[in-house]
Amino acid sequence: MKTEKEITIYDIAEQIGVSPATVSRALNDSPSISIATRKKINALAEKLGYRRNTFASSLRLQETHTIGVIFHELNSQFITSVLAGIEKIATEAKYNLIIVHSAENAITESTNARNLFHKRVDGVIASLSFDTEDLSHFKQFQSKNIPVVFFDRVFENSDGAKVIINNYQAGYDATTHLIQQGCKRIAHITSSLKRNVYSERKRGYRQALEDNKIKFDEKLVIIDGLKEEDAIRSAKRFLALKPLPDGIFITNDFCAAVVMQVLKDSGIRIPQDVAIVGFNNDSIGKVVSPKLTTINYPGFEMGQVAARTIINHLKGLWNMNLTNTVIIKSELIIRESSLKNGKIIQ
Amino acid sequence: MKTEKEITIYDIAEQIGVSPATVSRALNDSPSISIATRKKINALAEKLGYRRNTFASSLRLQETHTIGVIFHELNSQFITSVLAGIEKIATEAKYNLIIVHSAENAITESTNARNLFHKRVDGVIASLSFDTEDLSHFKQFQSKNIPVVFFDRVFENSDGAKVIINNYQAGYDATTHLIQQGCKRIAHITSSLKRNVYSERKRGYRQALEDNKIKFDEKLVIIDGLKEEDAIRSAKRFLALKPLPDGIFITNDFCAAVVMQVLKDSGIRIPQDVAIVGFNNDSIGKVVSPKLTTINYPGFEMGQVAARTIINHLKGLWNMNLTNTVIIKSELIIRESSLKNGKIIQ
DNA sequence: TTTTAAATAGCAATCGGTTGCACAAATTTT
DNA sequence: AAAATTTGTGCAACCGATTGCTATTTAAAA
Repeated sequence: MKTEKEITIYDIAEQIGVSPATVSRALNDSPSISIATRKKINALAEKLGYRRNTFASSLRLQETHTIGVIFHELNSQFITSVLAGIEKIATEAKYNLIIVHSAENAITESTNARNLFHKRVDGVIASLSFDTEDLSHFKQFQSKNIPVVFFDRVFENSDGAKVIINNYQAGYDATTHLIQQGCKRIAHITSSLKRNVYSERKRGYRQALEDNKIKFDEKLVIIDGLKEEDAIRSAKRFLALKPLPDGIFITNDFCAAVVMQVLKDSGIRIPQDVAIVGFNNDSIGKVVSPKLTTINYPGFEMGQVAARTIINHLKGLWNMNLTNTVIIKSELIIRESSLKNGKIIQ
Repeated sequence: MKTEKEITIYDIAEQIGVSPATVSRALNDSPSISIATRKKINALAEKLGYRRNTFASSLRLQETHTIGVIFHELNSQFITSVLAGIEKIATEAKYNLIIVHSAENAITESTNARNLFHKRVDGVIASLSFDTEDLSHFKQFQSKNIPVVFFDRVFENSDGAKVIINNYQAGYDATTHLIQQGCKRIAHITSSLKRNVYSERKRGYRQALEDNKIKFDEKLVIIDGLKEEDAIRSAKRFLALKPLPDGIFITNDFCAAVVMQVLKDSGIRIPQDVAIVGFNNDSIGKVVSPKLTTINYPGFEMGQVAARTIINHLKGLWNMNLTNTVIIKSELIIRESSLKNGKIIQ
C-alpha cells in the first residue's frame, strides 16, 4: 500500500559510494567517520527524506528507548501534571513514552504491565490502582533488570524507587487547620486504605485530632470511591451522621467539590456550618463557591523527578536502588471553604 | 544488563525438534500446522515465558500495528473521554496507541506529527491545536498512504475523514435557549475562530440572534484562550460591556465556570442578572452553583467512531476516503445557570 | 496396488541497522 | 626514507520473525 519507496541506509550508501556501515556510523555521528563524509551523508539523508527504521535498530540494539507509564486514572489535574512532567524530561532525553491506565482496576493494571513487558520498555513508572493487592505483576520487570519507579500510590515498604509526598504530614496539617478554625468534630472522607496515600493521610488526621485532645472516632471516617456517584454517596453518609460534624477533610478535590454541592443543596452553609479541606489543588477548587482549601500536590515536579530518576538509571548515571525514596514538598493552601474565622487568603 | 536470557522461536524450535518456521506459524495459529503441534508449541512458549519480539516482527512485516493520536490538550473531560473511546476500540482490535499532545501549539503539533511519522504509525487520529494554520505537516502521512482521521477540531473543507458534531446547530440551540429564557442582549465568549468548532458555534449564535430579530453585535463576542487566566480576562472584558448583557454563551465549561466565579465575585446573580450556557458537559458543570447549562459533547462516542474508522480502513474493510464526515449527535442540557424562568430540569 | 491429492513442516531469504575486526591510506615519528 | 601510528572505511555477521516455495509424509481416489 505504501506509495513512495522507503529510503534505507543502503540507498544512501549506494548513491554516495560508501558502505552501509559508514552511513550508519555517519548518521549516528560516530567520530570514526570523517567530518566531510558525515556531512555529505547527513545532507543526502535529509534530502531523500530518510527515516531511521527503529525496529531494525531496536532489534539489533536490544533496547527500545521507551518508558512505560502505568497510572490509575486520567481524571485529575494532578495526574495530567505528573504526565506533563514525565513527558518533559523524557522528551529532553529522547525517550519515548507508552502511557496506559488501569481505570483503578487491579486486573487491568496487571494486563497493562504485561503489555508493556511485551513491548519491551526499558523502564516503568507506575502509580497503583485502587484495589491492587500486591506487586507480583511487577516481578517480570525485575527478572529482566528493567527498572520500575513508583509515584504517588506506592507500597511504602517494598523495594525499589518511589516518589511521594509526605501524606501523613499533609493529613496532619489539613486537620490541624480545621481544628484551628474551631472545628470540634471533624469527619474524614477518603478512599481505599489499601493505598498508602489514603492510609497515611488518615494517620495524619488521627494524630492531629489526638494531639488536640479530640477523640478519634472511626464512625467519622467515610470510605468510598472518587467518582461523582461515589462522592454523592459519601455526602449522604456524612449527612446521616448525628450530630453533624462541623468539618471535613476530604482527600480529593473533585470529590470535595461534589460533596460541597450536595451539602449546599441540603441547606448547609460552608464554612459556617461545615468547614471543608480538600486535597490536590485541582483547578476545580477555584471555581466552586466557597473556594476550596486544599493541599497543593506538585504533580509536575513529581513527574519530572520520577522520569529523571529512571532515565539517569538507564543511562548508568546512578544506581536507582540506592536512592530509594524521594519526598516532594506539599503544602496547605487556605481558601474560603475552611475559614470559620480568620481572613480569606489568596 | 539483562539477566534472564530472552526466549526466541529458535529456542522453542530446538526444544520441540521442529523448525523456527513451524514455531512462528504455530504461534500465529496458522492452519498449515497441525493442531497437535500447535498446542505443543504454544504450551512450551507459555512455559518458557516467550515474548514475541515485536521489532523483528515489525521489521519483517513493515507495519507497526500502532495508531498515533495527536490532540490539543489534556485538560477536559471531553478529551479524556475521546481518548478512552479510542483506547477501547484500539485495544479490542489489538492496536497500540501512541498519544501525543500539542499544548495548543502549532509547532509542537508539527514536531509530534514528525515523531509519529518516524515511529511509523499505521494511522493517525488528530485534533488540531489552537493556532494551526494549515495541514502541511500531515502531508507526509498522505505520501506514504497512512490514513489520517480528524476529530473535533478539523479543517472542514480539507480532504480526508472527519468526526465532528454539528457545532453550528449546537451554537444555535444554546443561543435560542437563552433567548427563550428572556435574554435580550447575549454575549459570546469563545476562542480562536481559526478553529471550526468555534467559528461554527459563533455562526450558530449569530443566526439564532438574527432569527429572533436581535441585532448581532461584534462587540459582544469575546475571544481568548481557555485557561484559567484567559477566562478571568474574558470575564473582566465582559464586565466592562455597557450596558451589561443579560446572557452569555461560553464555548467551554471550564471557562464558563471561571467566568461565573468572577461574575459572582462582582455581585452579579446568575441566572437572574446574567444567564450562562457552557459547552462540553464537563463534570465541573455540576459542582458549580448554579449548575451549568451546557451542550453535551459525546467524547467517548467520538473517540470510538474515529478509532473504528481508521482501523476498518487499515484492515481494508472499507475505504475511508469515501466516508468523509461523520457527525455525532450533541444536545443541550438545561441546568440552573440559564433558567431565568421555567423549572429546573436535571 | 498405484496414482493423485492433501496435510504438514522445513529451507533460506528477507526486513534495515549496528559493530568487532580487518585493512588500506594518510600522517607523524625516528 | 623507512617505520610506526593514526584515521577512515569496508566486510560480514548478527538481531528474531515471517513466508514463498519445496519436500516429505499421509490419506484418499482410481
